Amino acid sequence: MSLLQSDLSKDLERISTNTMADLVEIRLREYLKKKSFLPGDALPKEVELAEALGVSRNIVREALSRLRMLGMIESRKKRGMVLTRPDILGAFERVLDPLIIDKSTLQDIFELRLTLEMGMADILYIRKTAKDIEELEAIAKREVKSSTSFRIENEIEFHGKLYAITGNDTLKRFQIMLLPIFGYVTTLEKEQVKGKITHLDLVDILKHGDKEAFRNGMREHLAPHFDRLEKK
Amino acid sequence: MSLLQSDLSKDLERISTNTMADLVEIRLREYLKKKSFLPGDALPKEVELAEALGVSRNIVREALSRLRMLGMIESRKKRGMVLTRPDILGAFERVLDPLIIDKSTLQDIFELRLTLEMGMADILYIRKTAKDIEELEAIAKREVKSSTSFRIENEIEFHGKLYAITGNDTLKRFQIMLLPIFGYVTTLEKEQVKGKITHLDLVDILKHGDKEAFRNGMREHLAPHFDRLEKK
DNA sequence: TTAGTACTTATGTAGTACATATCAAATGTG
DNA sequence: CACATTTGATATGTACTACATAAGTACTAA
Repeated sequence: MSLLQSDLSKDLERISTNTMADLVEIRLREYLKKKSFLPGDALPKEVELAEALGVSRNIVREALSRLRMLGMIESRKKRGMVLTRPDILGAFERVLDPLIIDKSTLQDIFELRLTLEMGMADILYIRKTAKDIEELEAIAKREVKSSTSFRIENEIEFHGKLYAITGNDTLKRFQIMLLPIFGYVTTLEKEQVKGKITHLDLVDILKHGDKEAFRNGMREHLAPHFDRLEKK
Repeated sequence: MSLLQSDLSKDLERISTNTMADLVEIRLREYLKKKSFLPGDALPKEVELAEALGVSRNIVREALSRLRMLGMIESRKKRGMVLTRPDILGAFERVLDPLIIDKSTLQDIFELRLTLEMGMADILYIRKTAKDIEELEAIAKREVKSSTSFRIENEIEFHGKLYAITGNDTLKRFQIMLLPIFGYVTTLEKEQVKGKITHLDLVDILKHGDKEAFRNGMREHLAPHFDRLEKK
């Protein structure tokens, strides 16, 4: 119900609240796209943009400030503004805060994580190297010895290493981004949930088993989480 | 070399280029977090914020403009600004443009998609309903009849429906967001690549097969893409 | 040629003024 | 007394001006 209401209000805003800064932001995006600027290219000056668009410099600055935040442009004192390679996840990270995100989204994101880890087997097997496995094993072994108070850190370290092995930067950063949420969900659990398959088992599968075996192993490892999903 | 240089300059900026708007943005974030505002709560007025922070209203507005773009706050003429449920993916969408994203990130995101679709089997089997399968089958059948020129649309429709079945809004919106890239990568392909498993086959598995069968089926369906990965 | 200085310029910040939409109270009418 | 209308107050949206600051650029002197 609240979902419907929020959707409605969102739709209503779409038409009404078109602030100038929004429009200018869009126009600037189109401009950058059309002109197919290359990273490092200089943009027109703020005053020129303001004149061309017929708005005050303030407005232009608001729009530029947004693009700057997203990492799409950088600006230096005299040199003007230059287009940079946009930082895709940079913006994403900023909104992602367990304290601000509502509970259902939190749940969504947790499921996203499960999906990613279930699906990474193939790429993992394409990219993994002997050195990777070695490092992963070291992490898993360290974990057995250390006390239980560090289990979240270990958990993060192990799964983080898996993301790293994929060699996919975006994926890896995605995981880093999800860390706070990862921790948050873990603390929600009354007691430590453990699958039958441990981290060491997973390492062993990576060493001697095939993709299918790894997928099944990961499924078992994450089983407690999936069980919780099914109960809902 | 140029990479090193850009890294260096980035590090150097980290300390130097702390514009006031950046600082205010951070401060506002902390403020919102600390006060643990609930969605719908009203924020202090712009002038008050400006006075409290000791900066001009312009700066405050720049920072607020960013948060507004990210969907963290909404502001109406007289009522003031209110904290809203942040639109996690809204910001993300804005940076995500195939024309601006560099090629390696594009590749990363494509792999992200493969990972997601390989990993969604479990959640799919938890959430799927008879109605879902029915609709999915309708899509797959329609596709067989229609001409090949619509294959991208069909592809998107079918896989989109899969995301929808997961019941995970974030996941679904994620897919919508990836659509342009989806299309972009597809057009890169010289000729239509087809796995041995068709969409109809997948529907059949969803009807009568188990999770493992579906995972394997999806793997086969996406096989041409994975093959391309292995060749790299 | 090179080092150093002064000038120019574009962004960063501050402050003022007014437009506009909206809430709220006051007023008028049945 | 209740309800509709008007009026005023207020917070955001936009514009404009002014100056600070950093960073190129050109010019001068050793």
